[in-house]
Amino acid sequence: MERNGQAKASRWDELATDWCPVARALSVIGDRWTILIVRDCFLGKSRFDEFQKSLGVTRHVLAARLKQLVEDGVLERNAYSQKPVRYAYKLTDKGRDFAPALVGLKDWGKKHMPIRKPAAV
Amino acid sequence: MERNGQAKASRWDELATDWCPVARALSVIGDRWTILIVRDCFLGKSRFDEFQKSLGVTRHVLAARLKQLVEDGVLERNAYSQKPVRYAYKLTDKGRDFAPALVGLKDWGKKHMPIRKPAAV
DNA sequence: AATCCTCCGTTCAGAAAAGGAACCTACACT
DNA sequence: AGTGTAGGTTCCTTTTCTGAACGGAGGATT
Repeated sequence: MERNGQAKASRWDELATDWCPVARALSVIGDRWTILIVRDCFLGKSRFDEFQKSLGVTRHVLAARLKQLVEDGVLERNAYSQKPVRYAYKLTDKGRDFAPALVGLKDWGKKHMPIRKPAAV
Repeated sequence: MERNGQAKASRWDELATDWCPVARALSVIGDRWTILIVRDCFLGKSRFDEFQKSLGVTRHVLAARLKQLVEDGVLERNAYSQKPVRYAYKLTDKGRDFAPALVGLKDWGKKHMPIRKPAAV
C-alpha cells in the first residue's frame, strides 16, 4: 500500500516481475476479494456500497482493493453524479479481458464445489 | 486453520457455501500462494522443497497451504520413498481440472502484465 | 429548520495471518 | 563424527484483516 518513497518490496510485489505470466497476473488480482470485486463488476455492480453489501468484506479492505484495482488499470472510477458527488467503478478493457479466467474459475467451482448448505446452527 | 471443534466461521469459510461458483472456487484456491503451488504442480514440481525454492514462500505458510490443498482434494500426498521417507504432492483429477482457469490467468497475465525488470538498485 | 438517511469513505483497537530464522528428525554420504 | 538433504515445526516480530464507530456532503422527511 505504501507506494510512496521506496516501500519495502514484499514478496507480493516481486510477483509483478516474475517470469511466469500467471504469477504476474496474481500480483494484481491474486487476492480473494479482488477477484470477487471484479466478478461483481461483471454482474453489473459498480458502487462502493453495492460491493460492500454483496461481499460482506470490511469497508476498509474494500477501499484498499478498489484503489489498487484502479491503480492497476483494471477498473476506472468516475463520478456518475455531481450534485451529491457519487462514484462508479467500471471495468476497463483490461478488466473485461479477465472474463475468460473468471469463466475458468466458475466452471471449476461449478464442477468441483457443489453447493452446500451453510452449517446448521 | 482451526478445524477442530466449532472454529469461528470466517468470512472466508462462508464463501464455500456461496451461491456463486466463482466464490466457492475461491474458498479453496483463492489465495496467492495456493494458485502458484497448483501452477508448480502443473510444471512438474511435487516436493516440499521444490515448491519452497520456486515460490520463496515461507515454509510455515507452504506447509499450511499444502495441507489444505490435500484436505480439499486438489492434491494428494504419497510417500514416493520409504527408506528415507519422502513425500510427493500430486494433482488429483480435481486439481488437473483447474488447468483451464490457470490458462485463463496465464493469458491475461501475458497480455496485460508485460515483463518488467525488477526495480534497479 | 431540524432530523434522518444514503453514499463513500477513514480511523482505531484488537485479532489473525504472514514473514524470517532457527530448530528437529531421519537417513545417506564421506 | 561431521555434512548434507528432505520435510516439516516452533518461536517471535511485523503486517494485514476485522469489526465497529465516526465523518462529511448532500438529499429527503417531518
